[in-house]
Amino acid sequence: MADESAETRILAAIRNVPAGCVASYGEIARRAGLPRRARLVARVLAHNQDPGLPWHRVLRSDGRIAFRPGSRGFREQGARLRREGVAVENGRVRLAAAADDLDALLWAPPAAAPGAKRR
DNA sequence: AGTATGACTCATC
DNA sequence: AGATGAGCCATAC
Repeated sequence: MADESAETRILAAIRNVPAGCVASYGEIARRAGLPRRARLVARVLAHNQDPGLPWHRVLRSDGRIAFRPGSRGFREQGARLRREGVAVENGRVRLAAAADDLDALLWAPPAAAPGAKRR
């Protein structure tokens, strides 16, 4: 089972995201050592059912929720994020607010943190 | 084996 | 900020 490690690494990367922080699918994939596997991350999340997995901290690269607006997962994720102190507005996550609250953010947009820009 | 689909990303308009 | 098109990876049919 060689591909088990891939899924395991992805899950580990997701669990590695601190509460109140967010990360994009691509970032998770990259962190898991699987560049360009953002879609794989999405598929893993969709397929995996772990109550302890902070799947709600995974967003699109735009900082927006990946689910279709109005869908169950959409509302669920928004509610969970808000519960962790992340500012969510109309399916959009304000990473600037999160960064302001938790100076040690895992990922932030260039507009909010020009110095933290990478890639 | 080729096509369609998806919790994606990027460049461009 | 929002919409479009193209690229990319894995799965399902």
